Amino acid sequence: MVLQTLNSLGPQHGYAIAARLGQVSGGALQLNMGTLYPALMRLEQRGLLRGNWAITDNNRRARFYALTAAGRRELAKERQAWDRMAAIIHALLRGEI
Amino acid sequence: MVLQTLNSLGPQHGYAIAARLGQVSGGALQLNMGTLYPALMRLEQRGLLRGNWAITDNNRRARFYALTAAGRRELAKERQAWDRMAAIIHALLRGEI
DNA sequence: GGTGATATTCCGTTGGTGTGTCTAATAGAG
DNA sequence: CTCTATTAGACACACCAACGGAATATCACC
Repeated sequence: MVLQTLNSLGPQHGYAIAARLGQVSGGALQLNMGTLYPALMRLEQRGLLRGNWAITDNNRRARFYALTAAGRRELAKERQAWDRMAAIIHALLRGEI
Repeated sequence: MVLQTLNSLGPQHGYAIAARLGQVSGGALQLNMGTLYPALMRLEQRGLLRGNWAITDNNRRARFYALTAAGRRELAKERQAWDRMAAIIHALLRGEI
């Protein structure tokens, strides 16, 4: 979800990612800080994001994360994996399998 | 997934639940034993399942778990929750929101 | 100087992973 | 017929990953 948000919006800082995800999901995807920031660090560690300090439009320092090429590839893979798994679970819950 | 399996098939023992889930998902849902058995105990603890020792058709002792009424209600709730969440994530990954 | 935006860190809890072990039943070798 | 190997089935345990919640730090702005 983080990768997808950055893919849609371009580079964003953590606070904005959380706000965006909460907003577009009507509150269903509320990342709390203790979940989001370690996740961002793991993603950067894996080379899927790159973070840079910069100044926001309201003139505050914030760490902006951008997708790397590997991050875009990973996002595509995750999308596929999600689609496969969601289809299976959906069918299972419908009793179709 | 465990609740749904018991709902479809009636009372089953853990080994059969795992085999069934692995089979209907083409291997995508492989519960390993250290995941499944604690999960069954938690579900029983919460009153969603009831377990009884019985003899299988190949004459071995096994613990058969059956859905309780509360288990059926929980399954319905989980199905709804899944549908809502899956729709949101699907739309998110498509960039539709 | 208080408030809000943004980041970081800590710690407790939950739950999965992997592996090992126990028991009973059956199949197969001799 | 007896001994052994294998399988089905359940469970225990130690380790690890990730989440939740909250505290804290910094800085800009009104």
